[in-house]
Amino acid sequence: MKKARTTITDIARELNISPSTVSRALNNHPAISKKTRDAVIELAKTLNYQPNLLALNLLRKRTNTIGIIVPEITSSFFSSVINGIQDLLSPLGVNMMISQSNESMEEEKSILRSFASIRVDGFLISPSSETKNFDHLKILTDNNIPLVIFDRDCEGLEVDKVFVDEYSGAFQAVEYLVKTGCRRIAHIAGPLSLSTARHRLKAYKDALALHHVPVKEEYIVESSGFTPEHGIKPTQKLLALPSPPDAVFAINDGVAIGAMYVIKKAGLVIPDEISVVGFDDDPHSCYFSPSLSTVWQPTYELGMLSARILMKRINSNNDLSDIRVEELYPELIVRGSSK
Amino acid sequence: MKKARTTITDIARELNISPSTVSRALNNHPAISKKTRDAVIELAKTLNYQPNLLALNLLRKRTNTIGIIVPEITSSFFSSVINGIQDLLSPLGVNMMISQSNESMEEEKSILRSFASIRVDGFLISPSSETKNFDHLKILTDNNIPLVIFDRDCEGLEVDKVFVDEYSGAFQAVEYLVKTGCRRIAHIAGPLSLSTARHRLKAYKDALALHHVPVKEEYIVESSGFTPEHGIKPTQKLLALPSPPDAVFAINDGVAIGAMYVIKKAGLVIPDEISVVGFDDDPHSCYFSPSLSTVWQPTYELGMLSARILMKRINSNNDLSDIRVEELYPELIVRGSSK
DNA sequence: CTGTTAGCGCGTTCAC
DNA sequence: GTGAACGCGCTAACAG
Repeated sequence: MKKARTTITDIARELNISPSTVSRALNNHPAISKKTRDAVIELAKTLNYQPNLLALNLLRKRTNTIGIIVPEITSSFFSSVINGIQDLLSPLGVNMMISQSNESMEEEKSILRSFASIRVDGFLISPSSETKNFDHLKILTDNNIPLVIFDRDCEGLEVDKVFVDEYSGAFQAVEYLVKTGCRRIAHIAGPLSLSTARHRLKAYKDALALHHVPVKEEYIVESSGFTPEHGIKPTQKLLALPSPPDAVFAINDGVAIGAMYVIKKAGLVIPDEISVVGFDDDPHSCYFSPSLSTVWQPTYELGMLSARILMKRINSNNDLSDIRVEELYPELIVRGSSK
Repeated sequence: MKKARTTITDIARELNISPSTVSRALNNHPAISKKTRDAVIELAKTLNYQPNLLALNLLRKRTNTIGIIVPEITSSFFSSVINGIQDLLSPLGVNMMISQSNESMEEEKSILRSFASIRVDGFLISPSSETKNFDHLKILTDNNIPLVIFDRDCEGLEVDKVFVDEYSGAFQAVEYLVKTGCRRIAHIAGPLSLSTARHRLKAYKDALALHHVPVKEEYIVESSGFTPEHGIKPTQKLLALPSPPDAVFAINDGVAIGAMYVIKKAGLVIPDEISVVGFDDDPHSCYFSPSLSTVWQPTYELGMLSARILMKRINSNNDLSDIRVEELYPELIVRGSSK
């Protein structure tokens, strides 16, 4: 049989005092006698009293919990962002509910509904790659529920947003490849439904154009995901070209690792015959041989900043007069997989 | 200004009916006229009514939320376990609160307290490496709050537990190294405060003993963590030995990757001069050169099973008559880093 | 210093 | 078919 958790009423009954007195004693209310306070606190400890936040939250209309929805938790990118979020929230006593949409808009909506019912104080969302319609997010703002979008954009939705300047990162990478003498630079793009993938593709084209390197469509292939497996086929396709590339700029490190694998299998030498550059600076990347050149993103800061903005929004009663769009800066890291 | 979320009272007032009627209409109570039901449902939709689960949970004494505490979320091991957990809970409509202890017992306790106050229905915990005293976990069982321990043991604590048979996995790995001709087999152990690390170390010694290979203390070094960085120094120490090892069995893939890095830098050829075997089957492992031999663990199943047991416990009113200790089986995967 | 009352939002009696 | 009253656990306002 389940014995009920102890409540202030329990300890009030035991001590023959009123629940409010117990409440006051427990909350260090000034007007309370030392004796009763001590008695209450001691009994609370022996009975292992834990305040029921459900009741308190119902009263306060605030849960001190924020909801986080990410496409996936497994990637080093998002788990590092979550680290940043937790390190900001923890000292503030704010809890996180985390859920993954698995890149599905339906799951995203369902998680959203569930979190909203739980009355989280606000949302931190990086939309799924399927999410092209933002009605469900719009509902949040319509109901005055604070929301911060991070990493992936929802174009047209007017809320706080925190991004990494993908364009700059990709531009740095491609420009660097050009400057090291590469002329047949290929790009393995990510799913183009993602704003991040589109920005990187655009930067790729712009950087080539700026340096008068012709953009060839056959050098642009799209991967359907972010793991090494997703890099295999696109790379095979590139190597099979009549004039194969002398450099590959991949959407992320995962795909780049798959690309390196195929390239080495084909007997080509990296970086002598072909350079490879990734994106994200996955913690493993520097241990590959050759070590992977990449674009580092301030993931931890991204999490921290997003959480900080959300908390500010929550504490300011969600005054929407000053929507913030912040941009963080990535940095090219040159390692062994490029000249 | 924050406009309050709509409640059943709001829509009752609007329709000139009582809140109970609204409640019934929303919950498909049979005894309700179709007209009022339709009216209620429509107004609820336009007003974007979301039931307040705080109130409901307070009433039901159940939150449909479970608390998960892991040492870190960044590792492929734990994030894959979390995947398994979510895939079991999601279809059941159960939410997860996730938090990381960062291998600190103090953080673990504080998270625990916070989750308990939120009244999660149960806990899924993999204790921090610092956690040697289990009083805080004991309190949960004393208060009849369901708890399942997974991956890392809390010896002496009588609750449901789900493990991987580490001993078997490590034994397979070491025995295989012996059989492929290695005689100077080193082990980079993990923090020995961890049951998992101790089991693997014991299996290492037992496997050597069984095959009459002498166990030498200088071949056993302890790493303080699980990333490639943590593998660097221990490996340097091993290579500096008068008679360096011809095989390294590392506590996990992260450390093994660091070891491979040092070994290759030293000009040694893997696996001809020295074999390397890891543990965990990190998704990146097969893309290294040489690809890393490792011990695969059923992480996803570990998560699923732990969650399933917890849910059963919760739904059975936490009847503690039949504590379960389950063990899942790991599997050696031979790749290029060993003969 | 302490007790009483009320209400947060909801579902569930028990009436009518 | 529907409404009124009650209580989940807690704090704040109002009395004493």
